[in-house]
Amino acid sequence: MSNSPATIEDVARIAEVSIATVSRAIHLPEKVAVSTRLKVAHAIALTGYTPNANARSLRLGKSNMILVVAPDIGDPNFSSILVGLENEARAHGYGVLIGHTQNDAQRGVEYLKFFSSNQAAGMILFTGILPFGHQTMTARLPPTVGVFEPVFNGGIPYVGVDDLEGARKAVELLIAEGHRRIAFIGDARNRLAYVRRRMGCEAGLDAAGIPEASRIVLDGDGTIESGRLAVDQLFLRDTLPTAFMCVNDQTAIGVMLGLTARGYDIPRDFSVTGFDDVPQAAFMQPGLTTIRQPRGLIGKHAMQLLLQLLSDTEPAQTEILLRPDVVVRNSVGPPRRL
Amino acid sequence: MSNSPATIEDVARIAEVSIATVSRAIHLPEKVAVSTRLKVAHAIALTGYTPNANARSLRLGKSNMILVVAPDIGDPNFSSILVGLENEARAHGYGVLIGHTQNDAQRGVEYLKFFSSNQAAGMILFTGILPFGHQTMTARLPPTVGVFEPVFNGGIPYVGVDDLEGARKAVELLIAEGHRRIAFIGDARNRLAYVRRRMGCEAGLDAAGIPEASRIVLDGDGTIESGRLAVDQLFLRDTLPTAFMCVNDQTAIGVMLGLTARGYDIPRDFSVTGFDDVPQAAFMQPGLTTIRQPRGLIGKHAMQLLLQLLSDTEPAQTEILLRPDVVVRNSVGPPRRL
DNA sequence: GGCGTAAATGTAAACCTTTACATGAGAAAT
DNA sequence: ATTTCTCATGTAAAGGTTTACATTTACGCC
Repeated sequence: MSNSPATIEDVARIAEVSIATVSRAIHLPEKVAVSTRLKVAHAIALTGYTPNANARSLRLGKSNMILVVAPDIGDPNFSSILVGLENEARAHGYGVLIGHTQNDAQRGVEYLKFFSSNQAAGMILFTGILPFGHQTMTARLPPTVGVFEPVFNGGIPYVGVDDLEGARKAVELLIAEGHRRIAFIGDARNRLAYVRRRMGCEAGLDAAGIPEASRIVLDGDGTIESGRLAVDQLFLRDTLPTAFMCVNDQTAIGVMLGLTARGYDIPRDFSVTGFDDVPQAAFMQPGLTTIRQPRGLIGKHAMQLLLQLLSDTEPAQTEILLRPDVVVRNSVGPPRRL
Repeated sequence: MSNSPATIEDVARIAEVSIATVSRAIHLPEKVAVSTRLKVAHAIALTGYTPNANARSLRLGKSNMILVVAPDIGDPNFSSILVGLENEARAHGYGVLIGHTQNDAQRGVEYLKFFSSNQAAGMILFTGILPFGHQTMTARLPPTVGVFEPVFNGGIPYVGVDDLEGARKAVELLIAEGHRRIAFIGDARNRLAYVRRRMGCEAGLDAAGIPEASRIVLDGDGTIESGRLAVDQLFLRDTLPTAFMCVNDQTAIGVMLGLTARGYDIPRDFSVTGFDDVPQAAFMQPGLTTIRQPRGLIGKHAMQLLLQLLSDTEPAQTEILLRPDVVVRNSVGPPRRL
C-alpha cells in the first residue's frame, strides 16, 4: 500500500513476529514453526515484499551476480553460450553481468572492480588468457570458470568441447570419402583449443596410415580473411590438397569463398570442413559440413561448475569436455578423379 | 596488507581523518581542503580501497546496474547494439545486466525482481512490447529506454533507425536500376518498425509514379524460412516481380536461397534488398545489398538517454532516429529484359 | 513440583556507506 | 574585543539484512 518498497520490517509487523523470524522463515524454513511460517508467507504476499539484494549482499559479503567476460560479444560463438549461462544462473537466483575486453588487458583490469567492490561473486571467462595485467595476477582471483577453451595461465576449471575427438571425427569423415591429401588450415594464435584440433587431425591421419609427406599444414588467425589467404597460398604450390580441414568455421568460410572465387565447385573440386557450427555455416552455399559445439550445454555446465565453486562444494571435476557432433551438410564429397 | 578488502575506515585511519571526510574527498572533492584531499588520495592508493558498491547502493537506494532485456540474445542485431550499450555504461560507472525473455511474458516478469530488489536502476528494452504481464503494467516502471524499435505500449523513449527513410532509400535504389515491378516482403507481426519500412517502400513507389496495380506485397514473419516461403508463393502467380525488397536481412536471405534453389541467378534474374545489414549479409553469394542500422551508435545513444533519465536531467529528446545508410553489394542489378 | 532439554522466537550487533547536523577554528565585520 | 560568518571536519544515524546469542515456552521425566 505504501509507495516505498516493503521491507522485512513491514512483513514482520503484519505477521506479528520479529524480523529475525521473517528472515528465518525465508531462508531456514525448517527452523520456524509451521503456523508462523504461514503467517509470514501471508504477510509477504500481502506486501509484495522482495528482499533488498544490496542489504543482503552487504551483510553476507557475497553478491548474486556472475560476471561474464568475453573478448568480443559479437563472436558468433558467444551468444548461444551466454544463453546457456544465463538460464542456469537465473534458475539459481543469480544474475549475469557482462563485460567485453576487445583483447585489451586494460579493459580486463577495469572489470576487476566488480569484484573489489563486491558486486560480483564469480566469473566466467571466454578468453583463453586471463585478461588482466600481470600486477593483478598475483592477487587472488575470484572463483572463475573458463569456457570454450582452457584458460592458459592459471589452473582454472574449464568447460568445453573435446576438440581432439571432434577434429578426429572431421578428418575421419574426409578419409572415409576417399581423401588422402588433406590440408589443415590452423590458427597460429597459441590457443590450446586450436592446438588440440590440430593434434586430433594428425591423430586421424596417422591412424589412416597417411604419410607425413602428403600432409599440408598452414596457419592463419582464425578469421574469414585468413581462410581466403590460405587458399591463395596453397595455389602457389605444385601439389594441391583435395580437402581442406579448417580449424574453425570462420576459416572454412574464408576457404570456401576463396575457392568459389577461383571458379571451383564445392564439393566437386574440393571438400571443406569447419569446426564450431556457427549459425552462418548452415547458410553457406553449399552448407558447411562441420563439428558442432553444443554451446547451450557448455554454458549450462560452466555455470553449474561455477555455482559449485561458489557454494564451497568441492566440484566433481574441474575439466568438463562435451562430445562434439558431426553436422553433415554439402561441403564434403569424394575427391575429384585426376 | 590485510587480507579482507579495505574499507573506508581503513583509509580514514591512515589518512588520519574521519570516514566522512574520506567519503567527501571522493564524491565532493571541492568540499575538502586540498591538503586533506591529498592525504586521502595517498591512503586510498596505499590500501587499494574500492568503495563497497552494495553498501553504497543500500544507502543511496539506487544501484549502478542497467538491465538489458532482449527477446533473444542470439539475434544477430543484438550483439553489436549491446557493445554500444556496454561501452557507454562502463564509461559512466554503470554495469550491464542481461536478460532474455524468449518472447515469454512470464520470463519478463522474473526480471522485474532486479528492480524490486534494488539491483538495477534502469532498463533497456529490445522488445517492441513490454515483456510483463498486465498486472504489473500498472505498477510504475523503472526508467526505461527502447532500442531498435519503439515500445508499443507505454510512452517510452526510444532510439532506433529511421525506418521510413531507410526503406525509401532501398526502393529508390531499385527504381534507379530500372525496376518497376517490386515485391515487398513484409513481416506480419505488428511491430512499428516493420510497418514503417513498408510505408517507406510505398512512399518511394508513389514518388516514382508506379501504379498500385503493379505492386506486390506479401507478409512473412521475418525469418529466413518465411523468405523462402514468399518465393514459393510468388511463383504461383502469373506475373512475377523483377525485384524483392525485404523487410529485413533474414527474409532477404531466405528469398535469395529460394531463388537460387530454383536455379535463378541474382542479380541477373532478380534483384534483392534487405534491411539491417546483419553480419551474414556480407557473406552471401552474391553479397546482399541492404540498409545498415548503425548498431553501435544506437546502443550508445540509448544508454546516454537512459543515463539522462536516471540523473533526472530532462532528456533533450525522447525519440532519436539515426540515419540509415545504403550498403551496396551485389544483389541488385538492372531488371532482366523479357 | 522441580529440573533438564529442545524448540521457537526475540534482541541487538554487524556489514559499509552517505549525509544531516554539530562542532570548531579562523577571518571578517562591528 | 565581541559577534558573525564561512569553511573544514567530525559525530552519529540510517539504509535492510543476517545471525550469534539470549530468552521464553513447552514438554518429559524423576
